[in-house]
Amino acid sequence: MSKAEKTKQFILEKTAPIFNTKGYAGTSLTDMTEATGLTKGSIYGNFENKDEVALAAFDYNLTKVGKIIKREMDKHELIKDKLLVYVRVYEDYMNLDFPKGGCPILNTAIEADDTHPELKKRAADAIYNWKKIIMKLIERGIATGEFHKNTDAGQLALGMIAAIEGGIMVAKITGKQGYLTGVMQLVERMINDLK
Amino acid sequence: MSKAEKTKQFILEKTAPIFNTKGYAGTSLTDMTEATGLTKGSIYGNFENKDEVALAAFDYNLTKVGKIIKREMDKHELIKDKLLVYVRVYEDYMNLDFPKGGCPILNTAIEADDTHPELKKRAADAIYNWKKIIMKLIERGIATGEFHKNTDAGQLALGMIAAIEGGIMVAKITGKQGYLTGVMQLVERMINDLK
DNA sequence: ACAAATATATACCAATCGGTATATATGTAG
DNA sequence: CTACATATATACCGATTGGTATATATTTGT
Repeated sequence: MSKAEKTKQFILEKTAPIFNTKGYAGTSLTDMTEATGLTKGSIYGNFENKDEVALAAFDYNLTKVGKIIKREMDKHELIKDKLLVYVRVYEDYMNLDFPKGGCPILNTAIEADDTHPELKKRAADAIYNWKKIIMKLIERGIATGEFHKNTDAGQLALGMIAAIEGGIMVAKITGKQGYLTGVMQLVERMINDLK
Repeated sequence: MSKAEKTKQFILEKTAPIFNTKGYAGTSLTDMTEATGLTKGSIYGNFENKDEVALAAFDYNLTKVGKIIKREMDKHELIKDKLLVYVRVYEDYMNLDFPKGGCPILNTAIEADDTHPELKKRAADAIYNWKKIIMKLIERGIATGEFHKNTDAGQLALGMIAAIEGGIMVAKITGKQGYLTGVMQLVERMINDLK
């Protein structure tokens, strides 16, 4: 890893939490220089412009979530338990080293959908990918006989995603952790209803 | 209604959609003057500052949603049908005169939770209020015998809200209306399960 | 250790930001 | 119709925005 690569990673590490809390429009170059201790020239030596940092920061945050999910899933054998990882992780996201500011997909989706095509595409792709992962798990569960056949995997995947993201929003804005727990219990019931 | 009051309403009517699409940080005074055709001096003669416009714009958008919901609910007698209004309205929100940019609670909650205490409070209050309305409907349904007794009204209310908001986010970012329909079917099942 | 390449800092740019003092136009009450 | 109050426009402010040309350090391969 060259010095430049290391600096690039360092910049992302320091700025990704800011983009995820203040948003793209709300994060200034001054925020970035203050967070990193670097100067504008230094940052622009490693990134083309603010856009490129924002996109890379989104990827950084998304990867961070993905790694946590994967790590936890690998601890379980049953598909049901693997699906429940989403419940456990998001329910408890402030205790794990989850990206500061909450779910980057949610944050980016809401800000970028009407304003920033590139970020919008990335958020959409993240949803597609998440949906695909859940669907594959459900289908694998059906194949192994763990789940019964008549399940609309796509619909359930979207339902889980929607409930989780909506639950995060409600809990964050009210400050009531219990609200998230309640919603997560409903998601858990969805998963258990797979049989 | 004095001239000043009329102008104030006019400014809100024109700027509320902008705040709801571009967000608070993303909306500039220039956006406001262009949308209204008024000058800065004129806007600042009616509002103290940008903050005050943003807060009033949020209220404006929220009231707009509230009116649609109430209007549709009044068309039904059964509590179940009243609850289903949320499904029908949000499922079809682009066809009704819903605020441009999607659900103002969701948009405001995501942007403001880490950045703007006053907007945050308003979004949180909107959630509390929405939850209360759903809970009262459920409890009324239990009282009239329309729903069975063992129902956690609070949890279900939050589950509905979370699923609806999450569904909107997913549908908006992917552009797939069908995704929202699918999630709304799950919400409908939640409501039907009340018996 | 040295030269070439690369990374970082300095100092600047025009444009835009939110905001305001003041002048002018408009509405309103008597 | 007039006089006063209110609403709107003009012209400006300092601060901050994203971005860049250039000079200076610092890595890096040899």
